[in-house]
Parts: sequence; structure tokens; C-alpha cells
Amino acid sequence: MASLGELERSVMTLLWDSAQPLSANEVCELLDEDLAVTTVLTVLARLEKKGMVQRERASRPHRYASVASREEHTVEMLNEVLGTVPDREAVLARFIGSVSDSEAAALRRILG
Amino acid sequence: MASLGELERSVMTLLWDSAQPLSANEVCELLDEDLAVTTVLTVLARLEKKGMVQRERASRPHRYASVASREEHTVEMLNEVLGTVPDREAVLARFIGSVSDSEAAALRRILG
DNA sequence: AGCAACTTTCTACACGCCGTAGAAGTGTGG
DNA sequence: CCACACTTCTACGGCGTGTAGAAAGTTGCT
Repeated sequence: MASLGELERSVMTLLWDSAQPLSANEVCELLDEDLAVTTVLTVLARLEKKGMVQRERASRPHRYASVASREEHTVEMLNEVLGTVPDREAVLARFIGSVSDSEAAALRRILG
Repeated sequence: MASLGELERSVMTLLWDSAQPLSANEVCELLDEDLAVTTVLTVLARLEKKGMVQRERASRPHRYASVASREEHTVEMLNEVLGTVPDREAVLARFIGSVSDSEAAALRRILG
């Protein structure tokens, strides 16, 4: 269970794209919506509880960073989806049948 | 958006595994929990609204069948997950790096 | 030390989804 | 036409999420 709401995802996207951990205020400014900083703090706390961000409590203001990279997290999601079926390979076969030629080529390359 | 709750998933599983369309009563009996038929009907109606089941309104009782196979649906889910990220291939690369040897072999076979 | 400004925590509310099902409505075989 | 089976309508409670004010905590300055 690591699915994200819309705002949660926006926040994660910022953290994923940032080289540095960010403060709640920085996140708040980078999000271009007009949100109270407490809203952002709530979301960050929830993401922390979900294990998706870690917070440096030492520094003031606290700084937040993603625990896993976007790719790692997305792979987890893929595996979660694949975990709902009895036959992963059947699904993967069909998935591969549905991707573009160039992506199929990329997959072949990756698989060596 | 075609994510499923727990009961919804149980119902879909029955429909996916059934060769024939099923009535609400049949679903209710096959689910081994002790649910009211109206509960099952509600869930089936919601699944219909989500576009996941189709209902034969002609026959009485109505019979319900899945619209897409389990594999088709799951592939849709995979694509939904992959749609949340700007670089599908980066995720797929990492995914492939995470699968077992035998599954990697299967993927190679599928890719031809 | 004491205040001002900033930051964090606590609490809360609304909304939508889901599990759950009773009450009321509708159709059908005898 | 009536009992029975089936369906629709309505509803409620819980949970996740977006949203944020009020209150509490911290820090730096004078």
C-alpha cells in the first residue's frame, strides 16, 4: 500500500526531482498552487508515515527527502499490481505484446 | 482509475475465473463470506459503473461478466502506473533488473 | 530574560470511495 | 392476482486525502 493522492504525488515529484532535501516552505513555493504551509506539512507527515519520505529532524526547518527513487517506487507499484494476479508471466506476456516496437527493442537490449 | 476494493476484487476474481456470466446470487454463494445479496448487487452495480463488468439485463436474474480479462485489466493497471512517470524505459529497466532469472528468461522468450 | 518571527504539531472538517445492508419497488410463474 | 425472487434506492460508518486554523514549540535578537 503505497498509492498516492494527487497532492501527495505532486510533493513526491518535487522531492524526486530535487537533488537536495527540501523544507516544507520550499515545497510549498515550488508547488505553484496556493496552499497553506500547514497543508504541505500535513502531507509531508503522511508521506513520512507511509515510509516514502525521510525527514531530517535535526535541522531547523526540517528537511524532507524521498526514501526511494521514483524508479524504485514505481517498480514497487508494478510488483504490487503484478502481485494481484496468479500468473505474472501471463500478464507480462500480454504487456509486452502491447508495447511499441521501439520499447520492445529497448527491452531486448536491457535483457541482454 | 480502475483500482479495486477488496470485495470488488473478490467479485472480479470470480467473474474472471468463470466461463459463464454469473448472477448476483451465484456470486454471493461463491464468495464464501456471509454477505447479503444486496451487498453483492451493490458491488456489481459499482463495477458496472466503473466499466469493469457488463450485465445482461435481458435475462432474469441479470447475469454479470467481466468486460476485460484479468490479464487485460492488469496490463491496463501496469500502464496506469507507468503513466505516472516521465521515463517509462528507466522504470522498465529497473523492473527487469529486479525479476528472477527464470522470469527474465521467459521475457526473452516472449520478446522473440 | 523576554519578545517576535518562524516552524511544527494537533485537531478538525468535507468529500469521495468502499463495505455493508434494509426498505421499497418491480416483474414472473403458478 | 399473488407469493416469491430479483432489483433499485437509500443510507450509514470507516478510511484516505485535501485542506487549514489554533496552539505549541524553537530560535535569534536586544
